[in-house]
Amino acid sequence: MALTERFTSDGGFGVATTADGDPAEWGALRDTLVARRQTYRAHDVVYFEGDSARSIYELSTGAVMLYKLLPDGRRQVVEVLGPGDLFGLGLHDHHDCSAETLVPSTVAIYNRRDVENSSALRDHVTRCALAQVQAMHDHAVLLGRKSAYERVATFIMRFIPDRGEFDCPGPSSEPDKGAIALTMTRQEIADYLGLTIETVSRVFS
Amino acid sequence: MALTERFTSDGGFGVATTADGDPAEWGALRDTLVARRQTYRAHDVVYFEGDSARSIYELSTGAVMLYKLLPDGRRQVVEVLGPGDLFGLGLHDHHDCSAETLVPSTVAIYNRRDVENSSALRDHVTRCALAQVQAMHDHAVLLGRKSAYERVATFIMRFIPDRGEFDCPGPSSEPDKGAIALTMTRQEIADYLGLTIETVSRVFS
DNA sequence: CGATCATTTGACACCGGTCAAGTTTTGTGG
DNA sequence: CCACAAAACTTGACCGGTGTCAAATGATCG
Repeated sequence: MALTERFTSDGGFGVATTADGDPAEWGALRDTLVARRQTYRAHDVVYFEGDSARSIYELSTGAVMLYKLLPDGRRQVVEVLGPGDLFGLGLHDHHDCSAETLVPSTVAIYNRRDVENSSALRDHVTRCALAQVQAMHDHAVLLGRKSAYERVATFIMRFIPDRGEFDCPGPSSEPDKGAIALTMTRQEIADYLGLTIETVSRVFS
Repeated sequence: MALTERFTSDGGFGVATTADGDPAEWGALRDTLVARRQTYRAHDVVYFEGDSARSIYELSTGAVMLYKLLPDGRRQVVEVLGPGDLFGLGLHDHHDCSAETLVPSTVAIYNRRDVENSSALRDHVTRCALAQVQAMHDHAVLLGRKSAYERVATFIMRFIPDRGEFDCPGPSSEPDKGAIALTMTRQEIADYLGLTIETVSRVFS
């Protein structure tokens, strides 16, 4: 298949614009590679940690969280994803964390084998992984060095952007993200911020 | 803090030829793409957060940590890298965190332009980014949900492996990683684990 | 209207941060 | 090799922010 080199056409992954921004040919290309599409209700599990990872997933609409569990039941939400994000990536043959929808969502599913053979898809994986690494860096700062008050403040700024003076880094004016914050339960917020449900509730007051 | 040479230019302009390579030719291919190599002393800064990101770096020998600073001076070490790891990746044109050596290290430096044109290097970037995402997931669990005692225990298990069960029959088979743990200062360990220097010192007792 | 679940609020305890010595190690110059 | 200074580390006392436990209130849906 004659695939256009995406890195040369859009200036490489050093461009200053935001992480997404698929080229025009991406839509048509994607349709030929999608193995299937799936819809989920809110709080449905897409896969569990430890499941064999034969596919990768692209969130079309909705919101998904990735989380890990400790043996005693403690949970840490490690990522909150929005439309366009990929998940189910990884180098191993099993998923390293569980994936669960926050709201009703639609997901496109690719076979890993197809991804490996499509340079366009591989580049998409790379872009998404690099974006996720940087998001995780910020989250590590939040979890390791911020107070409960600061964590909640950061959370609000991240998922309810366009709140006036303070510039909100990242893709702005994305109405979906605001909805995520409202549909995340206190427990999910607490597990994302490394706090307890009671502390989150108190800080909101 | 040690004085450090800052990079002012990235050497030669990118060559457009794209040699497609499988891992077997990686060594030879890499040599043609390395813009230059650099050696650092312990605790030298490779780059600062916010520096323009024209190159990516491959750690050849030694150990490097990536960290972010809050305006008031709080620091969070977000990754600890060993030989073979890439750093300085990212979608933006500036580094999202600072990079500093833990021990004397040697680094291979590539031009971003060259990386974009080499599918072998791009695959390497992808693999490294995916590995880092999974490592960050584990670290998020540590920072968000583990006690001080558990954090230190996890840290020891990670950097001083081969301590089967609880009997410690002498030095392990991998002196490099053990050396990292021993050469990280208490401050660096604390900033990696999201603790204070005093807590780390106490838990070791 | 009642059952179940999510959220809020309160009282209390404790882990880990802060502040402050004191001790050991490292580095440097004579 | 020693002397001294600076940095790193340890240890102690105290306190505050969060977690824990418990109960009340509110929301959702048969």
